[in-house]
Amino acid sequence: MITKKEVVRVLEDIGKLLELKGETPFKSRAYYNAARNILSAEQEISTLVSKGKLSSIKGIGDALNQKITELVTTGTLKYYEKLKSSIPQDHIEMLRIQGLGPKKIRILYEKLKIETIGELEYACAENRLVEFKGFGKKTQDKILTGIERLKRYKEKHLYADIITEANSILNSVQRREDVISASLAGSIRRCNETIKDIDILVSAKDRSTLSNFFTALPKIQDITLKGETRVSVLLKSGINSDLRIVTEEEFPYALHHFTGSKEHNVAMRGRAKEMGIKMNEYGLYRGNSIIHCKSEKDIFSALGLSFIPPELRENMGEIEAAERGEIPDLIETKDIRGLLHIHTDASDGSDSLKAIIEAAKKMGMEYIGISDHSRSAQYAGGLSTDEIKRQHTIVDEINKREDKFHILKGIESDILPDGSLDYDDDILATFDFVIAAVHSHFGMSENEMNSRIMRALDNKFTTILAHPTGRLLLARDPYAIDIEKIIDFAARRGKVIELNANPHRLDLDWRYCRYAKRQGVKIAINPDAHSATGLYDINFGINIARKGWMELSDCINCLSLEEMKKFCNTLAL
DNA sequence: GCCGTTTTCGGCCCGACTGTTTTCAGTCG
Repeated sequence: MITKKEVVRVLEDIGKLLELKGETPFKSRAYYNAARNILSAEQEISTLVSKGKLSSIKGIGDALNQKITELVTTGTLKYYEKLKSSIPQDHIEMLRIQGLGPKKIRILYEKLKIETIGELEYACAENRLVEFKGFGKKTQDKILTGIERLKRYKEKHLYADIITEANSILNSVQRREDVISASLAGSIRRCNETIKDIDILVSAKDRSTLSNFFTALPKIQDITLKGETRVSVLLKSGINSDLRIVTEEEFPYALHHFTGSKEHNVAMRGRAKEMGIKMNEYGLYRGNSIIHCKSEKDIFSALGLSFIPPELRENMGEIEAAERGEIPDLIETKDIRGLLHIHTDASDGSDSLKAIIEAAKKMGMEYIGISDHSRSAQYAGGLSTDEIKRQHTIVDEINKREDKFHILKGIESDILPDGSLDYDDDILATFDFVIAAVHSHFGMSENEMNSRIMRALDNKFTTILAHPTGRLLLARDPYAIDIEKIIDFAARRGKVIELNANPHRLDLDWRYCRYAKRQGVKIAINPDAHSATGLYDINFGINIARKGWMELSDCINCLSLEEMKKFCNTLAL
């Protein structure tokens, strides 16, 4: 059966193909909109089709209804196949070259029959592009640079890999006397898991001095673009960074605008327009008069909305929620009372239990749950049953001594290929909690993987399902799995799903957190720490949980020690 | 291709920057 995700991918592909074909941009946008709305829809796509409810989703009219129905019922879409065969495969990839868009790609195809990026690179080297209208030497050079860059920096960057550099640039800008306000903007302010570039917004008395200062920063390798209000650079670390300079009066409007997302902005503008208000990065206007706003809060308020935290600005229902005054009270660092999923040097962690305890206390935690690897994970020094017993003796001794701090006994147990856990019941029964995790045999079919994981969730000793899709951001795709089915099953068994806070994982994906919430599944934001400093990864997890609309009551880490003990006990009965 | 208490046709967010032009198209965010 075709999944929601596959439908979304086909619609997005069609959007791109239509741009390349030279269709009106509004048509491709219709496909993109439909794709996004389907992604955030509550119901499964096949249900919508079978019940004839597709058109109840915003942005799906007659034509899309018909196409999606064909795709879901037959597994293919003739229109899509025909469209694909009429355009060279590589053209979609070519859209990712900076400075090259659908129009130019099309001209190059018509004039030079350029189908692949390789051919494009060759044609540039042969100086073949300069002769066409709208092209010139600089365009050709820019495309060549763009190809180079695509090869080198094809990937996005992990949030964790660039947040430090972003803050350091922000700080150096903020330290200047002529700077009034400054903030990160864009996807980094929205706390996305991967980031393309660092957006910084500044209000300053003198624009040109500031842009000169920015382009002279030692971190900078190339200046891509330099104008009155915008400077774009390539940092030595390979990351692009954009600086926008506005006046102090414009700052709140610009902050909202450049924080995005683009989809959120489009929807906000549409809303403003309906209210007879024009909205751009410089202000809100009714006729010729500006509506004065001192903060983003004022802007939302002027449009009849409560404040929407940046993390939620993805046009996935936040505007409607703000209109109803139903923006959730998002989880914060201070709500976290304990950390689970921690490795010590008993398996593959680098720090001792003692060091972990000290670090956790410093963070103000009431308890931790240690969970070293289980015996099948030999590469990670998985614990034998004897080693488990020894660890438990040590933990008991520490717990006896500790007054205001407690260690829960846990294990990260491998889920074996047949779905069983890694120890016999008599051993499993000695833990306070069990985190079940897939670490091998990733290549199973979706059905096999679903059954394997469901069987693990069916085990009465399982408390939490670890990193449910197994993805490594920018490195490894998720294994084949129907995550909604797994969430449904976890809901029936009362099991917890992990939001692994390691910046390479951030799995459960925030896009599914709300689905889990709707089904009543609790989330554990787990650092999956392999060292004392790794405990701080919890903050990346909190960002993502906020992006997933999670509140204090949705996360078991917000339970007090007594509540947590009770929770674990009830679950294992 | 979607949408509609001013609309079933004519809108669809809007502006900066660049490189190519000599008033503008393409790209980007």
